[in-house]
Amino acid sequence: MGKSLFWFRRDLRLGDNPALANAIANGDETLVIFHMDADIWNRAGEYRNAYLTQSLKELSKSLSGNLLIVSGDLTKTFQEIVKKYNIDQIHAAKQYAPFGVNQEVQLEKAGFKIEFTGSPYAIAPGRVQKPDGGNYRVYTPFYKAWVAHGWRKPIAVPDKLNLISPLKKDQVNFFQEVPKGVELQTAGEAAALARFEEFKKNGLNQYDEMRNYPGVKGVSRLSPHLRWGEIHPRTLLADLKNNSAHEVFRKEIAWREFYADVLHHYPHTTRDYYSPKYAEMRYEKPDGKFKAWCEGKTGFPIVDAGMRQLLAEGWMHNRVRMIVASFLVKDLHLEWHHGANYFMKYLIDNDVASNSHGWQWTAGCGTDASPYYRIFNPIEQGRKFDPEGTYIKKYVPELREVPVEEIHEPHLSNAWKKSGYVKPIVDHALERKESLARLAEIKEN
DNA sequence: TTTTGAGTTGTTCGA
DNA sequence: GTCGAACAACTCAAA
Repeated sequence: MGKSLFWFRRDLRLGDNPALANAIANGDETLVIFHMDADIWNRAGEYRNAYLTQSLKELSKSLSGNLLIVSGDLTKTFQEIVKKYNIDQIHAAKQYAPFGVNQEVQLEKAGFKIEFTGSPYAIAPGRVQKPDGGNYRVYTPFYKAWVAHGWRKPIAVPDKLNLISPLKKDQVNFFQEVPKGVELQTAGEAAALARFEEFKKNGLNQYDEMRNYPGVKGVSRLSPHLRWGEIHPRTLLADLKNNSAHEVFRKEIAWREFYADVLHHYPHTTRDYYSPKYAEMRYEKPDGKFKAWCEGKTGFPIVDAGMRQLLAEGWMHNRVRMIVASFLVKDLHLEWHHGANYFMKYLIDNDVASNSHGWQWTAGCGTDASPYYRIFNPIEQGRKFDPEGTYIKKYVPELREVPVEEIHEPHLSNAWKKSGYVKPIVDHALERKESLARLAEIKEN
């Protein structure tokens, strides 16, 4: 047996963690580590780092303080740790986004034999295949094949951990305080499980209807927990039934898996256009309007509410993500990656596969290319999905005195002047036509 | 190999 | 106010 090392990556939990269970079962004692990539830490936003700080703190607590956080060159660090603690075997879960894959390649090149078990997905990317062995590029057939493939049941937390207590002097401390005025949701496995319980009681059964209304508690908000692996999608799937509300939630989980699968097959699409011809389109350069978008000062209430929610919480409701993304690409004519980068900086659920491909979908250059005419009207979307203006008023306080009937077009309201709210920075009807015209240009080729 | 049907989330216009 | 049709052409999956 000997001593095992468990490498925590995007699986910051003890429950339903087969790789951890293997490490524990196959070692007399186990050293548990997390490797912090200093480059990423320095590049990443404060929101994300603050969330990760708390998640690691929670994880360490559940490991009785025995989590060893290391940093520095990955292979060198592994070499030192293995030698110092007399490690006989290394266990971890696989990753599939480019960064994680690269880590695995690096360690393999350096001669490490790592026992990989599982992944952050119910079904590992690459496993769901067409009958001819190819990969799916359309969601619905992927979903059917994904369901047909099936996944295993969750497993329990190991009984006895038998952890090695790391030396204090080996610990590297990374700490990021939550930025002032920002309220992040609670990180950690316990919070994830509690949130899922709450969602099952209050939300899941109405998910198909309510998930579109950002002003009500209609969604699970599990995305940050999934992103860091504080809960595994299998744990969620195991509790879903076969009714339409649960089915819609299952489909959302499948979207996460679909995009991971697509990125696995086309790793360059983290930054590059999935449909290359869209790179040829005429775009604007980020300017004052981009800044207004970032700050939530576009004069379109639902857009501004969304962007301000992002700044206030490091999270944005999915319906609103689509609206603000459509606005950036179709109304401001900016390339999708400007928005995607900004999202990555502020979102605590900043998953590269879901983010890049979510943006590409909105921009029309992604998988399942949206019809060219699908351009969100930010005013109509507001009316439809925030009819009472609840969401808008929460994040755009200037508009709290504006009557509901006028809140989606406040510049037409008598209450507008007093409100101090900005005028729309563009004319949506015009920009819609402009967007269609630019699209027509690349069609001609 | 060829053919056929379908493709997350929308908007506008005119009856 | 409500409703259905039109809005392109193309790519993908599967028969």
